[in-house]
Amino acid sequence: MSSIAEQLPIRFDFGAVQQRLYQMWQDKGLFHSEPDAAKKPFTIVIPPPNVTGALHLGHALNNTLQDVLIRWRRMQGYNSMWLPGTDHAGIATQAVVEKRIREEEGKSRHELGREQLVNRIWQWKDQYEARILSQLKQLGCSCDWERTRFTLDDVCAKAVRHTFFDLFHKNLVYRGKRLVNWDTFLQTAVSDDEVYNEKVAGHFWHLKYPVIDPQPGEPAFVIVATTRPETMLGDTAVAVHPDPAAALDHAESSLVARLAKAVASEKASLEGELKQLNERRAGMLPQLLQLAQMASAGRQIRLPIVDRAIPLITDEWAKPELGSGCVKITPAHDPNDYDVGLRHSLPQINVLNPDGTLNSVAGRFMGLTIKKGRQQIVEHLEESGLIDSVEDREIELPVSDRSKTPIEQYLADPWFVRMEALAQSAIDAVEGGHVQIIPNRYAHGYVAWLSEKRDWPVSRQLWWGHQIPVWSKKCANDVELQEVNQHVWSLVETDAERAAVQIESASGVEGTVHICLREEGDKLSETLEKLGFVRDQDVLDTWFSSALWTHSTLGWPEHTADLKYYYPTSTLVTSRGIITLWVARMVLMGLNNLGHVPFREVFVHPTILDGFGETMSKSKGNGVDPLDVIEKFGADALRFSMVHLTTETQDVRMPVQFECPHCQTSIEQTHKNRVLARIECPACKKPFATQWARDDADLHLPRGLILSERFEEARNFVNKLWNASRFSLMNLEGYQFTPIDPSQLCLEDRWILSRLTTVTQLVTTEFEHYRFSEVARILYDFTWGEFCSFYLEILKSRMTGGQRNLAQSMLAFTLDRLLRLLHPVMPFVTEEIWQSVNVAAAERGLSSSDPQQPNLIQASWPVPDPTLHDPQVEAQFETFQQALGALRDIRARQNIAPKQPISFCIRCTEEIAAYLSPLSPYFKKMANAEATHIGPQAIPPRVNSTTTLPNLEIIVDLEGLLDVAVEKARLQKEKANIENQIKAKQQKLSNASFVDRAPPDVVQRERDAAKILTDQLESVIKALSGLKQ
RNA sequence: GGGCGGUUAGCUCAGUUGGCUAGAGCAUCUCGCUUACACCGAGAGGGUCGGGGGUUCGAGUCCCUCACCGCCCACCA
Repeated sequence: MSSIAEQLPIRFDFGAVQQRLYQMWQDKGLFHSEPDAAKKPFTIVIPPPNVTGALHLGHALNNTLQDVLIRWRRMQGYNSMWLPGTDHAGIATQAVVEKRIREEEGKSRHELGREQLVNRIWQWKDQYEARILSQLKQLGCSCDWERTRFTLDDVCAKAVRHTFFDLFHKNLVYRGKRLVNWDTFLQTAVSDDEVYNEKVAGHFWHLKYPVIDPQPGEPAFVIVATTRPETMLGDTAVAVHPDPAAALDHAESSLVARLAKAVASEKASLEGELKQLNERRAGMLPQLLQLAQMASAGRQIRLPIVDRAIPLITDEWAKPELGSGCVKITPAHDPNDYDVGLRHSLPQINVLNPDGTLNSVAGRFMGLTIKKGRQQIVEHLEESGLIDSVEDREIELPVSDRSKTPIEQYLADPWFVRMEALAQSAIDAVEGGHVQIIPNRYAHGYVAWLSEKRDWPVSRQLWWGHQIPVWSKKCANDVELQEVNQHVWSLVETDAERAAVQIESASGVEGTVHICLREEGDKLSETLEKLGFVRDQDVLDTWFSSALWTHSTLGWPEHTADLKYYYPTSTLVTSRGIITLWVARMVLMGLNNLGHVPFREVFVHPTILDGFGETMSKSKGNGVDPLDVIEKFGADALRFSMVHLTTETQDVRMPVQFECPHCQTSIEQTHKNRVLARIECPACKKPFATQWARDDADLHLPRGLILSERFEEARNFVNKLWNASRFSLMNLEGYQFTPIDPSQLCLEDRWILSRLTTVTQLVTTEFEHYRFSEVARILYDFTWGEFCSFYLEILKSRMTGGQRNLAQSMLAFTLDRLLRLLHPVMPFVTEEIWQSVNVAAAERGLSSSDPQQPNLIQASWPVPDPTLHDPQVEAQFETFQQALGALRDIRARQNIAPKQPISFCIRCTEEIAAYLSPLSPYFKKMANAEATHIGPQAIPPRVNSTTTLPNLEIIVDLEGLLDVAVEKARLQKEKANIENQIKAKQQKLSNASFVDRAPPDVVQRERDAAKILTDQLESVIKALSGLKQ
């Protein structure tokens, strides 16, 4: 036994190995890349994780795939460069830190001040960035750490400034009005996807607005319905449909259409709706027609409380089938009303302060919270007799995901990026094939989203982020505007690259001058501030800096050597959730800034769902911490699982269990327990902590790890490889490299070489097409099912005597190639084994010795050698496998103890016998069965069991061993099976149209199969009758 | 409401362009501590491929339709 092998533990000790090898790779600088004209680059930029917290299983998947590609291409000889980094994640990060400061110190961000808060967030960032990067390292990611970037660092900041300046200069960025989702608690706008709806019990108030000077016959009041009565303070019109009769007809016909194809369960409610609609038409239509007429006549309404005259207008937004048929228009607090307001040039009256209290518009209600204000306004209206009716109603309340407080619609004037041309360029890039999205179906969503070409609001009312580099000054009149404009031009004229000017003028008389400065720290800002210019307080949307990630990280706008060499990057690996938000914007920004797409291929991987089919998320608490998995199963196992589950589907389920750290009981996850910080084990009744443990009491409990069949399967595979290698090393004692003489090779050698060639070819192709699960499957099956189960088993018999040297050479060579193929997926275990193989068999190869390579990470990716591919050999070996299977089957069925030797003969052609005979020792070794004769003249022993394979009969001597009943049952089952198949075949072949129309080779195949089956049946029948004697 | 994906063994998933008896892992059952591995080895049982219709000599695979699950987008005074 070799001394190396003796030292190896029986189970792969991943904990120790991972750290040591990662350090070794890093110390030797093997992850680092420099531009090298002699090599082709292969570049990936990481989708930068948010610095809000820790990585979850989705990140583990995303980053595993990237590392697999990076390592594979590195081995292929590419200059692989994986650029790591993190994202400042504007609102998410600021919200987390603000919340902590509030909880721990009771201070709001306003008490702390902008500078202080930003400092505190930087501290947080440093801590979490370190944690995230460490997680990536534990996963084995071979990132070029020297190039680590952060979306808010100086390099990225410069790119952001230059890009914004450029867009500003080209008039692709402008300031506009827009309703934003306003979080009154955090006092910031939040994006749509940070808002969720909650169903709450509310009311639907029908308010009476008096008509000013009603004509005879006209109603004294117009009734409007609302769930938000306090917003009436900001009403600037009441709308009615211009043609209510037609609108009602239309509503009816669409209801009728739905009813026609409705299933029974829906019918009743649709019929109810239809009935209601018709009642409404009868009751309200005359009134609505009248109101529409009054609106055209320019009739006005007196808005109660604020006592303001507002117009009655016609607009199709007012649906006669809803509410009272009339709708109050509040442009400053409702997106639809905002659009109506634009169509009718209505004023926009904001009624709220940023903290959500009513502002001065509310008069005596000023300063009240929305809730209180609503209450008092309703009371007041009631007293004035202006409430027609109140209904109870379930309403959808928008809630901020960050603060869990209700969202208000709030009028702001953010900066927008004009998307028309930029979006088109990104559409063209994908439609023209310059960027390929894989799987291709995701290209549809990408194009559809961009096709809307909606301008991109980029202002965020936050402190954490890239502050917008625009200084503005309001000018009260034309003269001042001209003056300021002249002055600024005189300052800027000398250098148009330094500053750009936009004039925003609504009336042509008054307006605002905006100046954008390109460079951070430009002294011009001081001059401007002295002139009364004020810098915009907002920061840019996080996606603005993320959109530049592929080139800002490489040093753009400087013309760096990195940029020239690595841009465009090769592949982007991402999840489908951010194809529009991120991928699309990277494409258009790359095109805008560099005139070239940022990457050639985008691989979109599946989303990992929990055992209930729900997406994993922090708020649900169903996420899995990859470090738990690494601790329990090892990084290689986690990686293999991730690769194995990456199919082309869009989701994949990962049911997990907790493992009790006290008694190792596996505890199913439920909706309830998965969010708990501590769980009591149902078996041993002792408590343990989960990843959600936060307070000290919980954190001091032992941690319950995460279990999953998928991880166990992968860990077992890693261990299988480990032990196969241990076995190999044990048998490499005294190994001396000698070139392998092909004429000396046995069938099994040529078989494994052929299989190895096939597998190398397949794996390479599957990698090229991002079919990760196929890669995992092929490697798993080959390693376990062929290399271990057959080749190693056979070699056991060849390790003594004259064959030892050849067997060792073959073993060293095969293992070498296998390790290379597995390395991208399982880097630690393969590198660890490689290092040992280098000691035991430094020189190895086939006809000549391979170049020696101390580290597997640097070794070359195998290239399939077509001369080793031999389908005939593969078929011959398969015959051996089938024969062996038949022997084992009989042993198992007849319940013959493994130690009990049996003997058998095979009846077959001379040709088959010629290649099967040399394999006799392996029947002995692998089935404890002695072949007494192989060939046409085999004579069945008196008591036997026969198995008929397509081209041979295995006849086992069962003298004194045969259980007749069992054997009879087996044969009868076999007979029935074959008869069924024959029946199916005959049916097919007697079908004239099959014989006529199916391709001749298919027909011939059926005929051949039928012939073989008939022979088999005959043989089974013979065996059965023999049994009866 | 629009778009996309899924529904195959008890569970989690494969199944390339339609063509031998639909596969794997786990779980279950039987046997085995055979000197690489019990995180192992040998074997077995288990599926009318979500329902219905169609195209075809032939459908898990293509088309239509329905149902359920999930995701994205839009909208709901």
